[in-house]
Amino acid sequence: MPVVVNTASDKTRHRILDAAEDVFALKGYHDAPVEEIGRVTSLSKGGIYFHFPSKEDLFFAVLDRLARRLESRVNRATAIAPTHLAGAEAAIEAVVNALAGKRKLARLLLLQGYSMGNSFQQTRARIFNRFAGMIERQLNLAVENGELPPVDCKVAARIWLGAISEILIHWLYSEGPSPEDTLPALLKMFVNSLTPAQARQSGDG
Amino acid sequence: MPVVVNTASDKTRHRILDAAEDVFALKGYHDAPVEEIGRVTSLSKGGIYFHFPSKEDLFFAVLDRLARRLESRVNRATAIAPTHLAGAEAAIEAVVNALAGKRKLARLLLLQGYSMGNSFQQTRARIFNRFAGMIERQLNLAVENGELPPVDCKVAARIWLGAISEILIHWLYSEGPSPEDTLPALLKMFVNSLTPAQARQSGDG
DNA sequence: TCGAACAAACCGACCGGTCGGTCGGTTACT
DNA sequence: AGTAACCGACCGACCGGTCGGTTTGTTCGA
Repeated sequence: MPVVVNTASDKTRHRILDAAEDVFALKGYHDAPVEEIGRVTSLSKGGIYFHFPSKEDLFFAVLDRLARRLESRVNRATAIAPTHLAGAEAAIEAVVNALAGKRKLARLLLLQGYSMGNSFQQTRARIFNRFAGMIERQLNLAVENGELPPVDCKVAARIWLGAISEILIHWLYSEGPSPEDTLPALLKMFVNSLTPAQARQSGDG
Repeated sequence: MPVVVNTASDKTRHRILDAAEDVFALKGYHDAPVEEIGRVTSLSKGGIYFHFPSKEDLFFAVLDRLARRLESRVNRATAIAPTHLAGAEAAIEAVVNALAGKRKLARLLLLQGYSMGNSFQQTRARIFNRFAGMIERQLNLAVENGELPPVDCKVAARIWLGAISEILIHWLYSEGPSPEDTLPALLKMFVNSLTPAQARQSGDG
């Protein structure tokens, strides 16, 4: 008794999600008519609306699927890391690597939702909070484990999530080198930012 | 012979820019009808279009004005900094302080443009590049001056711009404390990220 | 001082096009 | 025969931009 309820319908659902991913990534939410997703799936607008109650729902479904995939990829990466600090690094690396090769997905996740207007922003917040939480958790464990001095893990996680995001967005605009190339420098700064500088002593009072 | 060409018309232009700033910040580009800007200015749609050729042009004019103001504020902050590294810190601090008290402007600069669609993205890139360049310049000077070891200033600037941006965006969503409160932690990590960690020796080969 | 003449500023009804969503009807499967 | 899946013409609302016309301000000659 698998979770799958209806094979035929589910298959179409996935076809729609795949097509919507492409179209939304290319055009953005607002500039992507539902009919175009229909064209790609060889389905009519009515056919799409048979499977999804609204365009917004469809978009959120696409985003959720993408975020879930990314999340499990990050979880796999952190799980095999030797230390918690390495886990945090692995989390960052996993996100960058997952999106570095795929402009389409990066555009979708980082940019194209905004055109939906203000109603998108809680979804954006939810997704980003989840990823920030994943980094934060690793950092907290690292601190507890004595791998790191006490640091504000919440702020640190947010900062480095922002760093990743901006590196990726900048890469999307400029036709520069892959963000994977900047990964070493990024990770070095990441670790440095969490450990006291050479010139300062270790007291933090 | 001042630069001002026409006092009456210029005054209206500024009134429109002010109103557009409010409306765009609140609703986002796409969800802000030109008529509403007219309502705020007590002008008709035609009146708006007498001063600006298109909605897009109006929006860009608003953004440019805001970015220019912010930029000069950053320049003033860096100019009085005792060292170049302090200048970089001052630049970051200036951006955060300028936007921390003004949700409206932060929303406008960091979020509401995206709803315009893909044509916004070069403008976003231009503005962000300018700010990244300002940080990068300070860092380069600091390195040349021996205040910092050799670091990839381009990447560092981009990272910390992203960090600021994400901190601000997160604050916009969550009703949390002012980003000015996280500024000390942020700046500490900023400086640390640029200086070698305690445990590592200074060789970078 | 007046008012004719001209232009700048402004008005708002209207056009044209888009697009999300609906629904009565049709097809395919069981 | 019945139902799930699908079709596509159509509706209604929205909105950027236009344009003929009106108001307001300025200039200048009588």
